[in-house]
Amino acid sequence: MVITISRRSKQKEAILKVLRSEDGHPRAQRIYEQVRLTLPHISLGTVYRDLKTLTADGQISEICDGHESRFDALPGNHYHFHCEGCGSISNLSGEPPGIINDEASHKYRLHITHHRLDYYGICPACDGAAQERTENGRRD
Amino acid sequence: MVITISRRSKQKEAILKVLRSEDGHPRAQRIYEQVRLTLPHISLGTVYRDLKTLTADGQISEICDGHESRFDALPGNHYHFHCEGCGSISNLSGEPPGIINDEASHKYRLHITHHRLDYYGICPACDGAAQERTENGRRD
DNA sequence: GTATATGCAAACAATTTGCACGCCT
DNA sequence: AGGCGTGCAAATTGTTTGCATATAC
Repeated sequence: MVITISRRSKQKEAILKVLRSEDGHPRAQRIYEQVRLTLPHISLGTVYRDLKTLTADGQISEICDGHESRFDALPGNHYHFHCEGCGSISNLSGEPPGIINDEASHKYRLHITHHRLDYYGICPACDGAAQERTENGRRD
Repeated sequence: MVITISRRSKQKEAILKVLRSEDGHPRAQRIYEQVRLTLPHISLGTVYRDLKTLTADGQISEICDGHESRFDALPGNHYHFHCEGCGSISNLSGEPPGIINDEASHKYRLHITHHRLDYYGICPACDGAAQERTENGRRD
C-alpha cells in the first residue's frame, strides 16, 4: 500500500490554525467563517475538502454529532463528553479506561484497529442552571 | 418533568417488526422499503418521524455511521463493530468492558448518564478476502 | 512542467416540515 | 370531539463534485 501525503497550502495551514485555537469542536461552517477572517476568498467547498484531506492524513479527527461533523485538532488519544443540555463537546484527557483494542480483539476474536468512545451527560454549567430552577420550585 | 409517551399506530408496529427481524442495522430508506411490503402507502416522511419518536421513547436506538443514521431494535446494553472493509455493523454481546458511567463520572467529576462505544476494524469475511489477495501476490 | 489544490456554483442525499385529512381514545 | 399521527410534496441542511484556473513540488 502506498501512503500518499497531501500537499500543503495556506488554506490548510489556516484551517489547522483555527482548529487549534478553538476551544470547542467546530463544524465546517464555523471553521469557514473563522478562516475567512484571514483568507476572505476561501470557499466552503475547499474547507470541506481540506477537512477531509487532513482527516485522511491523520492530522485532525472527525467527531460525529448527530448528522453533523465536528472536527478536532488535538493529537493523541482522548475521549469526548457531550453535554445534552447545551450541546457542547469537551475533551477528556487521561489514559484510556479498561477497554483496549487488543483486549476487545481477543475477547471478540475480531481484527479491531481502533475504537471510539463518547460520554453523554450534563455539564457543570447546565447542571448548576437546572439545580437553580429546582430550588426556585419550578419543574420542566 | 412530564414524560410523554407517543401513541401507537400500525406504522410504528410495522417499523418495529422490520427492525427486529433485520440482522443488520438498516437505515431509514431500507426500513421504508421493507415496511412498504406490508404497508404500501406508508411515506418516507412517516418512517423518519416514527424512527425519531421511537428513539425518543427509548424503544429503539440510533447508530451514527458517517452522515447516515442506522437503527437498532436490540434492547439492553451492547456495542457495535464497524467493518471498514464492507461497512457492515454487527452487535457485540456480553458484559460491558471496564468502563462504566459511574467510574468515568467519578474520574472526571461529570454527571455522565450514558456512553457510546464503537469498535472499528476488519470483519472475518473481509479479512479472509484480503489475505487471499495477498497470497496471490497483489497489493493495493 | 506536471500534478494537485482552489474557487465557484451547481448538484446531491439525507432528513425535516407544513398542511389537510384520518384515526385512535 | 379533540388531538396526535399520516401522506404527500416542497423545503432545508450538510456535504460533494465538475470545471477552469492557480499553486506547490
